[in-house]
Amino acid sequence: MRWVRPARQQRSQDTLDRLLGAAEELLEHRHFEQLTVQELVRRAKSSVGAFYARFADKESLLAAMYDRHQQEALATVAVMLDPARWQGVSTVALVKTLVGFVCKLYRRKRGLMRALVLHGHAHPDWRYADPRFRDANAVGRVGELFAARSAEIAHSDPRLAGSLGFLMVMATLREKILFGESTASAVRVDDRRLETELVRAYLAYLGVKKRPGATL
Amino acid sequence: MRWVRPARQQRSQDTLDRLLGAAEELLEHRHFEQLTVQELVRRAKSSVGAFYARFADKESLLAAMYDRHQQEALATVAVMLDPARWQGVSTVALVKTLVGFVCKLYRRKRGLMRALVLHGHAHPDWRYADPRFRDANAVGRVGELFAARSAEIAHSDPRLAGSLGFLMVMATLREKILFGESTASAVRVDDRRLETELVRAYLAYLGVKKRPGATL
DNA sequence: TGTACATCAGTGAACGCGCGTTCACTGATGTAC
DNA sequence: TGTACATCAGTGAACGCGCGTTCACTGATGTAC
Repeated sequence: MRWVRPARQQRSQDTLDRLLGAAEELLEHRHFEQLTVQELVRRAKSSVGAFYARFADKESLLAAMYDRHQQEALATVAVMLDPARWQGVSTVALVKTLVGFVCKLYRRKRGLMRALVLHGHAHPDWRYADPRFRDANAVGRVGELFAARSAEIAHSDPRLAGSLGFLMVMATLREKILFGESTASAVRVDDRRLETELVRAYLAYLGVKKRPGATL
Repeated sequence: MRWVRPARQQRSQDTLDRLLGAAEELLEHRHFEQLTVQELVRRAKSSVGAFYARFADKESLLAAMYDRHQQEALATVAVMLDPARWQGVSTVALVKTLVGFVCKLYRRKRGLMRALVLHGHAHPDWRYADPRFRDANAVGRVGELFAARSAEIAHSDPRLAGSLGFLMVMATLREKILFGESTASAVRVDDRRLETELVRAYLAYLGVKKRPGATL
């Protein structure tokens, strides 16, 4: 991690972990700018000085959290979007898996994701957690997966439709899952139904022929 | 407007207009919290005192901008979503109009919309510009429009699909138009194409039979 | 038509609060001999 | 195995900056007679 001065003793590594953990907990209920360093260190049972011994400034905390999340995310995405993995798998199953993946990610890491999206929107020039880095590859590579399946897809530009469809899915899940309290509360659907409907919409947009008997 | 002390003289009405105008201009390039009162009054060729003679606090400014926008928006939406208006109009045309409407709104009022969405997401408890007020009715009423067209729609729950589809369209347009610099820049489509694709996706999700020769 | 007074409107320096950041200090851990 | 010293880690009061808000004052507009 570039954003934290590395710990030399186990003791300070623990402190660092507690700080990152406390931050993640706090982001569940407030966004990054609402979080004060005082509050953070109190919750982490640490101190202001200990915080600044690790982090250059408050922003670095978010960058570090992003990095930590990014490491596992990158690995997952690499496996997930590897074309080889999807050889011989039905497009319906592919779509179900993709939608399910984003759904689960957003639900599991709700606070962090919300903070990153919000901070990215509020500061488009933020280099570190710039969603471009997060989304760009994923969205592009999803397009590739569909480009290789033009035979099954009615849309004339499967790559575009694959990418844009994925973006639509992500955008909707952000509204509903990440910011559901504030926006979009008008459409009442539970999470399972939402997932089903998004799969349906994605498939319909791509123009995938629904073969009867196609299961996950 | 509940948020501003009414002007008694034309002079102060002008000042108020300049303040609101300057605010809208500034929101084109920064979000609400980045905007300082000093900067605002400088641009509006007014003064801090004049600002506080009208507004109770800084927040009231956003509420007032919201109200001002809301007044014309409500009127438009009332006309737009009146079921009577859509009697005998094809579902394809309805979808095209809806998508086009949101597209145009977001492009024309980009800064204000971005500020409202962002502020709403950052402060879910904000009562005045709570997107619930903005979206709820619209999204619900869009659902009604499609509920009345079940004959043309393959989806088993046209009301839900109509609402959710509309939400998907809005969510995607927010990502691309309002926050395009920061997110979603991976999918390169120009605005016209984006609109076409969204119409296509919306129709496909609803399951509208594409009758050849159906024009706007 | 003019004069006196009240209210409205505008000005900008100064205030004060919140919060990120610093820093002088104490204690813990590692290392050299 | 013990002692001296260096570095790491932690503490929290104090600092300082940015920015929203106040307020004492000046000027403009309206009203009464």
